[in-house]
Amino acid sequence: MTNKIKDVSAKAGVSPTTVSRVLNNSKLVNEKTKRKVLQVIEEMGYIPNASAKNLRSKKTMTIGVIVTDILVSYNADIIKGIENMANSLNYKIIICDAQDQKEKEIDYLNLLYNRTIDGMILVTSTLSDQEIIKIAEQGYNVGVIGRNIDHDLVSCVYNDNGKAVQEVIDHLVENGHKEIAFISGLKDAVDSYERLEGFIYALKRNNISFNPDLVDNGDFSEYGGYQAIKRMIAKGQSFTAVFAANDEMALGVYNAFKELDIKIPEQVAVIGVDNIRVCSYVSPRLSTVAQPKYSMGALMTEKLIDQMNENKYTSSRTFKVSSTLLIRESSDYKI
Amino acid sequence: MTNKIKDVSAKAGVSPTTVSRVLNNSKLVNEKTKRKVLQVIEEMGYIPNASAKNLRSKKTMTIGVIVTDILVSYNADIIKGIENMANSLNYKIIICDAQDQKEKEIDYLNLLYNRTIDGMILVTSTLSDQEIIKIAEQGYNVGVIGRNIDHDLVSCVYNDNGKAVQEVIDHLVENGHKEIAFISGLKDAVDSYERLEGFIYALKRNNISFNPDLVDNGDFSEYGGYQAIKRMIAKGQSFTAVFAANDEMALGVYNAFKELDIKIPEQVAVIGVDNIRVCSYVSPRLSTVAQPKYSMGALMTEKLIDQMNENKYTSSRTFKVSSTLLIRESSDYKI
DNA sequence: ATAAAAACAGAAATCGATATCAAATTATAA
DNA sequence: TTATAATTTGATATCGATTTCTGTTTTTAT
Repeated sequence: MTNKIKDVSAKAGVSPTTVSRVLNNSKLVNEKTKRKVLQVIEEMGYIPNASAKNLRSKKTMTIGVIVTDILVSYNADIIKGIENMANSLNYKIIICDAQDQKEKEIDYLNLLYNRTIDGMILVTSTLSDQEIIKIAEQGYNVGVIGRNIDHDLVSCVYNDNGKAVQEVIDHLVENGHKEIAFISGLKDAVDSYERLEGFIYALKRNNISFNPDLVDNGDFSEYGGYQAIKRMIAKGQSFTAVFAANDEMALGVYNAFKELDIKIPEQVAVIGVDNIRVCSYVSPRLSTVAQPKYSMGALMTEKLIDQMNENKYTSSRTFKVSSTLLIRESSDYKI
Repeated sequence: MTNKIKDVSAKAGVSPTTVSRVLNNSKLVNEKTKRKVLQVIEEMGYIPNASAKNLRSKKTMTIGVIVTDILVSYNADIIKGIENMANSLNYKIIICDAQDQKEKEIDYLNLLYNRTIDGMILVTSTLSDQEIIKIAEQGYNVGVIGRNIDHDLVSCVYNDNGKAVQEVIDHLVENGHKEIAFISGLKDAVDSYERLEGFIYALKRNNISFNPDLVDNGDFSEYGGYQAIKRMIAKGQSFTAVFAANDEMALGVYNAFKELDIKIPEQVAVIGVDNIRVCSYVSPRLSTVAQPKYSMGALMTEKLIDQMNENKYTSSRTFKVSSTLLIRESSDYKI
């Protein structure tokens, strides 16, 4: 039988209340009493039961994190940032791998409703803005990474996609490219849309007219990127650079060009987004847009916990972080 | 104010006990009553409070997972296996990133002691066998992945390192290699030791005498592997194949050879362990030993949960899984 | 028709902590 | 030396479910 607070209080000759106070660093207890109690706690090896504490205090010091897939390196980096920040603030995290199923994602939200967790972080969620807002409006603490939802109750940490795309296009144009293909991700992903918009805008800024035939969809997968290139070539489109909305697709692009015996970067430049590990190991090394994933996770966590504890007054709950263009061999060539 | 079980029972005209029975699928409730209660629950959108349930039932349906580093792909794969299996058995997982600090690892064990979790899975833990056994003997449920601890109370899922190493050496010998260098991981890691032992044994089986100068330590990191090769070459050792105890070090080996302008696999064969993603993207593609990481995580989880619920009688609690040698370009060459 | 067994339902205790409120003690001020 | 304030302590209610134990009703067997 493990010790309970009563056992401690009995042995220390004080009330459970006092023991509780000592445990929680209340200043409403005399220094001498405190020492005595601490000594007894030490002696008995007493450890307070978390469930009892959670029930009474209506907090679990736990936050949930829903990701589409733990293995996607973008998610893993973010999770690491979340975990480390949470840990440093004495929080724990429950990981929910939605396995790309919206249904599972919705299932996991139950952790919020049944008070297993104090708040939930959604990483590139498949839920709609409206769905997320509804959760927040019911009084639950939600944060979203990778998207900007315009609502007072939803904390967001997202990327300045526009600026990143701008940089990419400027860089390509600077290297002499005028026909730039764009491989977007899933049609309905917010990121895809934003990047496409940014793409069009960036072209305009460089006085290049937008050609819709140079845009295709690669659903964020390696094979999807491969297929997209194949389709464009089949349609007879010509281009000297490819900007893929993520690195996975860019790798698929590599495969396609290898098959077609088209040289990167001499004949075509390729740039991806995410800076996954493989980028630096493929040949030629892949230029990419790096997002501060770890920091995004950490920042989101910090802000969400602030929000949960209403610690600080924050006028805004959305935070835009910026990306960095990493120019590597795959695009570092003037045509 | 959210609804409590009392609210439901009042509205349904039954006792809280009955509602609880319905919630927990007890057969001690009449079909008609059950339907009525379910309807009220539905109407009120009642969701039982997890903390209360945990406290009373002395279970949290949560297991903890301590890893040295979430980002290491070996760990990430295992975590995915754990999460998915846990989820399918209605368990949740709390992820603990020990950031390679033993101190943190010990800290996280508190989740076990304060009953935040029902069991803990240690992935390549830095704790000693004795330390782990002690935890188990105190009545806590612990499982270990990547190591075999000989104790009734500790569940283990580990790799048949000996067999894997054997296969690697056989493969190399078959390709004409006689001077094989071995780069081990951290000196005190169990895996390293086992692999080294297996290495020596495998050489003997192939009638090759063991040369201690062809063994060096690379501490599992890319740069460590690089340094190890540099040291061997500096010492004037000659060899035609390198077996690194993990892929990271093998990548370092690649760097060293590139620098020295030594061709893989023509002049030297290289084989790693882990099958990280990069293996298939480097040039030449890296041969490696693949462990069924996802399955190991899933298996461990299944067994640990069995153990926690004393569901099944299991004569043994240790499970040895076997690896597969993936022969790729880096070693697929007869000298 | 009656005894025994099975099925169903609820009252009250309980899990183990914290919160609330009231009281006792000590310190300070007038 | 009181009156008052500040400090310290504890009794008790409470968080919200499940468990235990008891009682009632229904079914089955004889």
